[in-house]
Amino acid sequence: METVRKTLLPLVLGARLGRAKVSKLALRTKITAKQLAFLEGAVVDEVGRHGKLLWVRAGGGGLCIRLGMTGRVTVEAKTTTALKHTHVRVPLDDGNRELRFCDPRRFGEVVPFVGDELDLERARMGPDGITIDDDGRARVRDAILKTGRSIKDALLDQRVVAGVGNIYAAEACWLASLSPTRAGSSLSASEVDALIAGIEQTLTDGVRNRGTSFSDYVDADGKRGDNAAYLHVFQREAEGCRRCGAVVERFTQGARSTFWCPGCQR
DNA sequence: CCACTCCTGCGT
DNA sequence: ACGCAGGAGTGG
Repeated sequence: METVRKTLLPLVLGARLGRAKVSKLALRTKITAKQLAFLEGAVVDEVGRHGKLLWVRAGGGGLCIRLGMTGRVTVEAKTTTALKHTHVRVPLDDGNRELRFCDPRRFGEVVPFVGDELDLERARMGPDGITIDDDGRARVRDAILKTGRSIKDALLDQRVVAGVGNIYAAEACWLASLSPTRAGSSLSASEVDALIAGIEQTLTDGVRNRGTSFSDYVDADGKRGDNAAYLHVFQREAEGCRRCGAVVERFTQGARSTFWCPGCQR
């Protein structure tokens, strides 16, 4: 999402928004074009992100965007054919370009916000994993140490730390040499510090490689990320661990796939 | 903690 | 035909 934010920023900052069009098919949160009418004529003054939440601010409010599993936010010439499943389109400037939100599975959302609604949304999330500071690290450390849940489940909880999904949760555990099934409360001080360092490392690596594309993910220019090639365990079942050579395994945890190396993750 | 929901698409 | 998919929530 940070790569989407970075690429979207120069494309929309200072642009004047037009009248949005919204498809009839409901996204995670149902919206209408009427609810986006207040954006018409407003100029974009911020493109921000906290965890996996992206926002485009304009006219004293803006749009909150979540990609879900298959969402993509792009800026394209209005003359180019929109992909199937493009659910929201917002004209930019004189209407030659538009901001598009495409999402086949519709687990993502585009939601308008006004006033302090964005702040309330952000307050429900833990510290952002990339921009985290010492205070944030202390909060994440406390949250992990006091939970009986597995560390993988804790990392997926956006109230603990914002921005870690299924890929980066597995990667953070690997970087910390910790089994994803370990209870948060079982970690030593040095282990929890290693886990937090792992979170920061894996997210930073992901941004450096412009995101992890398996199928749908692209940035605002429509370009795929290169990070999939640099992952240590995710989607590497039956392959050799890049650290110890043992065979990477996959199992189901909290209804989702977890990849890990039983050779070096304890 | 688990099962299951919302959806479409792709690979086997 | 079936299993699985980068998210997030609900209800038990």
